[in-house]
Amino acid sequence: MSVARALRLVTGGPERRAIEAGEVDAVIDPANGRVLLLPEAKRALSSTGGETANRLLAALPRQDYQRLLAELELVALAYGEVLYEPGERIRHVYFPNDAIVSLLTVVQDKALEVGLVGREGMAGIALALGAERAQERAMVQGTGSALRMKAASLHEALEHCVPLRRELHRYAYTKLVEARQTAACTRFHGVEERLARWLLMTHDRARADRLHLTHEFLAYMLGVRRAGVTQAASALQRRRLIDYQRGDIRVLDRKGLEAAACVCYRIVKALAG
Amino acid sequence: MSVARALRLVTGGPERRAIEAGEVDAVIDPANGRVLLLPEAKRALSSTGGETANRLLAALPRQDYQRLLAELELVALAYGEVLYEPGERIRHVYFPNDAIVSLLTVVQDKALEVGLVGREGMAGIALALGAERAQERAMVQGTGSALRMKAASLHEALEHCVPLRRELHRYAYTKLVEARQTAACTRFHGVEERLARWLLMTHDRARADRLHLTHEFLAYMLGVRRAGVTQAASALQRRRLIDYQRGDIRVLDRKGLEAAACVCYRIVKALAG
DNA sequence: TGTCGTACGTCCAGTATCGAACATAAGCAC
DNA sequence: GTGCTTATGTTCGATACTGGACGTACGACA
Repeated sequence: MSVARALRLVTGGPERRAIEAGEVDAVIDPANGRVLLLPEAKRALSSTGGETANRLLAALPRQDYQRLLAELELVALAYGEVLYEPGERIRHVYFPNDAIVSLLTVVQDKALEVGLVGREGMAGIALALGAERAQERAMVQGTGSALRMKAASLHEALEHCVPLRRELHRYAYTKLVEARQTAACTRFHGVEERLARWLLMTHDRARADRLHLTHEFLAYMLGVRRAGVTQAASALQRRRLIDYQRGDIRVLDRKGLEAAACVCYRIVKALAG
Repeated sequence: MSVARALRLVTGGPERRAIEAGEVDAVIDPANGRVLLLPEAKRALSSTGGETANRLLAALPRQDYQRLLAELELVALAYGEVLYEPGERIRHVYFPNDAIVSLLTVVQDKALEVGLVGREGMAGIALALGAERAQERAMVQGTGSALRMKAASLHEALEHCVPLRRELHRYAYTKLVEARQTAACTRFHGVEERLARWLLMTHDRARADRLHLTHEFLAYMLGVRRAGVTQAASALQRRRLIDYQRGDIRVLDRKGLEAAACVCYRIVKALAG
């Protein structure tokens, strides 16, 4: 599958169209998942003392978080949106609330997902390690909101805020382990096991049991043919672990899915929580 | 191939036997590759103002390096030695001079190399990111010397020495990119291309064109069967890019090998140097 | 000098995935 | 509703690798 085709597909989602049609100022409230206008959402964020669903930010001492808040901007991320391309300078980092971002290593016209970022993390970790350009494509895989911060602000914050530094470095380590496990997983495990793992990882970061994902998109993430995903997905459906139709996948049986996934799911989960 | 077999094989090397037979105090002088007794080598290291072949250390301001030197211990690493196992607490970090260390993600009874550490880096990077246990097996792949430091000393140094912190975080990022590229490479590229890449990466970190590596060891690194490596290696030999016999591989044509390797070699090299 | 362990060469049938099609069906625009 | 686009189902032969096996030959050591 060509990248162009994959991009065209994923950028055609209804949310994207809605936002491009003029509701650009709408974001999703991290607290309850409801759509808000941006000014409303910002008020909500600062009035509550700045509660956020992002766990990296939530783990900071309140005082540190309050100081960061001035630099954080609430944004809506739409399915298919590309935050970084390989080689591009990173302008912002993103702390997802309920958005989900996939990190893809692109080789020739193929890609493989090598990292997943949800409310537990941050997209743009390269900045915290002293790099300034992205090496991977970062693509929004689940529509939702995120708090973003300019690169310069992050650098500033990293200098002064020790807890943030500690959190981000620890998080970078989990991304390293995730990438290494993914390498081995991709080598040794079959499409069906890998698909189950992937669905679980996404499910962990999603608000609901219903995921908006086509077989073609999944094939792009897993680095396999679309037909291969159809085979694996219909096997999981026959086992009543999932249910799907036209780009909507529902997780029916989490325990069963965990049993169907390879050990890699558990290993990464144990470290990264 | 079982891990036990692979370990038995690699730990049978002549260097290992020599060291276990009583020449334990011998290390290889980072400056010229000659064998020295430990006390000699230590004197050499401190008398020259502490020149070292390790590039991470060499990149530090002289004053910082001099301070670190007190905590650094020169050790010999022998082919097949295992520095860390998954789940183990990291006691020391290692800055190789001419030793080479492979990082392997172990899954069931298979393994895949997901990182390579030579004079450009450090084994035990997890410590610099706030973790205390290894997630991968670290196995010495090329006999040589390294400077090692206790975990506690590294933490101490990281607090006070900003250049060291910066270097190590930047290095951690290159390891992240390396792991992610390896994931994609392993997925999309054939054994022959991957073998060529692997030989180049090792060659970059070795002192000589002659590498001590059996097909079985390579198979373990690449996560494929030994027979698969034999096929790929003999293809490269037919093309006069390498030459080998009984565990000794010689690089004959570096340019040719680069052409035979996949783009992944160039990509990682461009970032990590 | 002969023996034995190790390294490499090669073959087999079996499996997973590939690339490329073509077919069916669901939803959206008009 | 009609027609178009998109999503999924399914097939084909081709390829790359698997697990397992057996043979050959080098070289260290008794």
